[in-house]
Amino acid sequence: MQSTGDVITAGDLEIRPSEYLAVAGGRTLTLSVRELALLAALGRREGRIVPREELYETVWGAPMRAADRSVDVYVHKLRAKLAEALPEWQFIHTHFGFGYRFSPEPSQRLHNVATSP
Amino acid sequence: MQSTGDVITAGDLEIRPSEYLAVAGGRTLTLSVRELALLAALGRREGRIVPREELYETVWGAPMRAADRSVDVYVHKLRAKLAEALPEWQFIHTHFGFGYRFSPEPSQRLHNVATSP
DNA sequence: GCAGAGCGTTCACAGCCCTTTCACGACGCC
DNA sequence: GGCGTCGTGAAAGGGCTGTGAACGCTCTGC
Repeated sequence: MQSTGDVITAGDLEIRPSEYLAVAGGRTLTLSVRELALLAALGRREGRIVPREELYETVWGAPMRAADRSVDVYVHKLRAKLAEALPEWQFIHTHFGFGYRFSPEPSQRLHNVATSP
Repeated sequence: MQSTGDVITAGDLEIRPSEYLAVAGGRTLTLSVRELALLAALGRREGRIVPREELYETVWGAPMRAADRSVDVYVHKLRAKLAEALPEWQFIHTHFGFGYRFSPEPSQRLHNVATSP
């Protein structure tokens, strides 16, 4: 039996927390515990702007200490893995001073240039 | 007639538990009882991340004791034999902290330039 | 009965991954 | 321009996994 308790779908991305995996464009993503939990927490709040504190408490299960950058670091890791699997899409958006918002949107492909000095 | 109760196929690999053998790229693999049972257990769950506990209970028929490394050891043996028969493919993937996932994927060592930082 | 081979299990050590933290630069808003 | 916020790479520490080898057991052939 494959009781897919809950499946979060967003564009070509499919998150299955109960099976410890996420699939992007047919490929299984290799995510760690924290990465998957954070992705699921964001996915369940699609379209909403979520404060860091809320994300931290959901994923880490404890109140966030001031100046803790863990959420930022893991958002960065998720963005890297998602971009590698689905370069045409952008899933996690920053809202300055508030938090992050999960929502699949086409990438703004202005240049195909790797602007890495 | 096909007395092959069930045959599990994955890429160039064919597992026939009812005949106690597996064929990879036309060559018959020499597997022991445990190795074949574990390979079949993984093959039947292709694409899923399977916890060690589930694999152990399926193959050994008893609950896994803490710190038991048997599954890891047999995964290692299977990987060695599969790699010898089909070096271009990777079948068993590790998911850190969770377990293993069976899925035929090409050994990644091709172009795909990941330009150095 | 005895020796040898194969198999399953356990152990120890090496190596890798994940998590956390820090530092510095880039960016946004006033 | 100035300040606070965010992006990003690196490094340290701990935990998990990879791997080779040793030990017992069973089976087989002599």
